[in-house]
Amino acid sequence: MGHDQNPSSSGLHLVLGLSLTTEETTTTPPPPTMVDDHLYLLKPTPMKPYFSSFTTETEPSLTLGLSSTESYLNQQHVAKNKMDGNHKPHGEDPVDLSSHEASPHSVASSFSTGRVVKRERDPSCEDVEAEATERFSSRVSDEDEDGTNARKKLRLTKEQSALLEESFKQHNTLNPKQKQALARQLHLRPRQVEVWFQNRRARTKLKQTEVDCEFLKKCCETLTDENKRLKKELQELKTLKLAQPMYMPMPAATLSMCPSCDRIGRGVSNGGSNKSPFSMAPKPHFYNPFTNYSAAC
DNA sequence: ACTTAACAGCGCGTTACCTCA
DNA sequence: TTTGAGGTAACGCGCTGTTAA
Repeated sequence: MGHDQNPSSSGLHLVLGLSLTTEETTTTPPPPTMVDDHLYLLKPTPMKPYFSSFTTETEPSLTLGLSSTESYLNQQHVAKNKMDGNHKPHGEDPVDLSSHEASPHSVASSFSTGRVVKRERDPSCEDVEAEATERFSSRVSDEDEDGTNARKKLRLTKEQSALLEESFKQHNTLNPKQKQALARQLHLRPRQVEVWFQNRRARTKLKQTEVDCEFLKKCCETLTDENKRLKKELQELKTLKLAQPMYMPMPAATLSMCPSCDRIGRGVSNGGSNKSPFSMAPKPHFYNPFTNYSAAC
């Protein structure tokens, strides 16, 4: 599973089946409690709303506050509404990430944890917008205004999960542009997209590890059985040798040992031209448990 | 050319929240 | 209604590669 980093696949071909109508924005936002099975309890934070414009939809102005948690949850709230069809066009979104770009450092400075303060890299970079948003959203812990950590858990909607999965199939890592685009499309923070991909890669690896483990177990069982069989065969040979002292000894390595066809000492002698109870392999034929059975079988 | 600090991105282990049986 | 297990979003840390001073 190599990383698909070729330029031809750098663009996302993802479509969300959502209607972006402004009239739907008049839907009254649910109270900050359990909205449905995708949004969870919002810790009551009556003070310092992060974006005052959240409740005044016609006022796109921003008011910076300290409650990152509420900001985050408001984003989820809006995201949820959007995924359900209750959303505005991009520019009118009161918590649209682009709205933060005017002063990302101001926003970032309101967080007390995380590696927030980042050095400006390349101002001429074409992806300054993404960089700014990324700085805002990356490595930021959710904290209440009182400084206590209040981790809230987002539940991605089916649409969001499907889109992320689809994107993951195309490339299991994202460059900043792809991350930004996906985040916009999903109405998530780039950090959330990044985390999702990290966890997804981890799950993929874990799953593969489990598969490998099962495979190795089977190999171990096969080898154990083979070992038993060979020991038994060796015992039989020794017995045979004792019974027939004049029997010509034969190097064990010259015996074919493929367990898939179980032809050792059999089959060939039945109707075959070889009168010996054992066949003489032209060259040693060892069974490799990590590959398929030999084509010779 | 070399060093070093700052940073981004990732993997990994873990925590915490949430759902469901 | 409670509870424990499982799933997973999010976090923290360390490592590595890149970039600029």
